[in-house]
Amino acid sequence: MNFVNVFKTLGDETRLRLLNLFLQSGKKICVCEMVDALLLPQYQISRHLTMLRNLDLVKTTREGTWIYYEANWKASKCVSDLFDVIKEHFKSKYSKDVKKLNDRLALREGDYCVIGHSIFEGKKKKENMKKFKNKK
Amino acid sequence: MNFVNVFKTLGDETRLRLLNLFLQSGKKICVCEMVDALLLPQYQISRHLTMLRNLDLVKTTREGTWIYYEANWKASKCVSDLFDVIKEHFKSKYSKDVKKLNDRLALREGDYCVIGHSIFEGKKKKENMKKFKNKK
DNA sequence: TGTGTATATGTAAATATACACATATATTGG
DNA sequence: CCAATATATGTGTATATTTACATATACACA
Repeated sequence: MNFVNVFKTLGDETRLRLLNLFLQSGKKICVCEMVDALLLPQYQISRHLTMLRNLDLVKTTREGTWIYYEANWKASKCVSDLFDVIKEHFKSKYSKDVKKLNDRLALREGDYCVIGHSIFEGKKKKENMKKFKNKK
Repeated sequence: MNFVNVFKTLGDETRLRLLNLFLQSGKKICVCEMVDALLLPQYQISRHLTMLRNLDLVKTTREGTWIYYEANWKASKCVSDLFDVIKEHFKSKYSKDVKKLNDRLALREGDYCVIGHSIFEGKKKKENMKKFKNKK
């Protein structure tokens, strides 16, 4: 495992914000939930997640069409040490992201995501997105 | 202090090797000594050091013409936590650099550097450089 | 099998970063 | 002030990274 690449990969605000979501929430989060938490386009979130996954910093679980990401604490000793530092230091820094994530997670059913991201308009999604947007 | 920039700056092998010299040796090291430890051109070492200093990751002391660099452990809590992780993880990784540094530090007089880097040829330097190169 | 939708990716343009060369700045000693 | 030399920097070029748009892929469900 190449530490230089780990730093290079973490040297980007979007990727740090994503990682921070995983570290602060401790949960598995799907892509559409990240889109609404960070307010960035889906393809951007997806690209940055791919980079994090290529370095084994995050791992994924598929549930139907949804893919859940989470921090990979077992990657290695030094990575988990790094995670500790980042988690501690960003406790307050990106709190808005975490707040938006929590609003979004509140729309889950049985701890699973049931709506997509904001660029599509479905049936059940429509009303759920309305609830979400009211929370600003 | 911007953590993103810290990671971005550490995401470069030369800068990590430089920082590693400071962390492993715990000493103040001057530019010409780093040139001979990493075997990189002086202008490159200097540029990378400037970046580290701009982020307050290292601090300097001038002694005549020589400028000594060292890790700035007091920059902030999270930076020193980071330093701990890096120091631990690189204990063996860049050991050749540290070995070359130690060979070079052995040429000091009274714990001060007395010769420059390899691209100049001075008086006392000439014989010292010969000793150094014999150690390969 | 076809439609809807969550996620991923090819690619070109925009932007940032690293390198090499030359040269500048700063300090010491004569 | 001048010469020597340790360190820093201006600048053009090469290289890598990020972004945006469009489109592809994968899965669910009818």
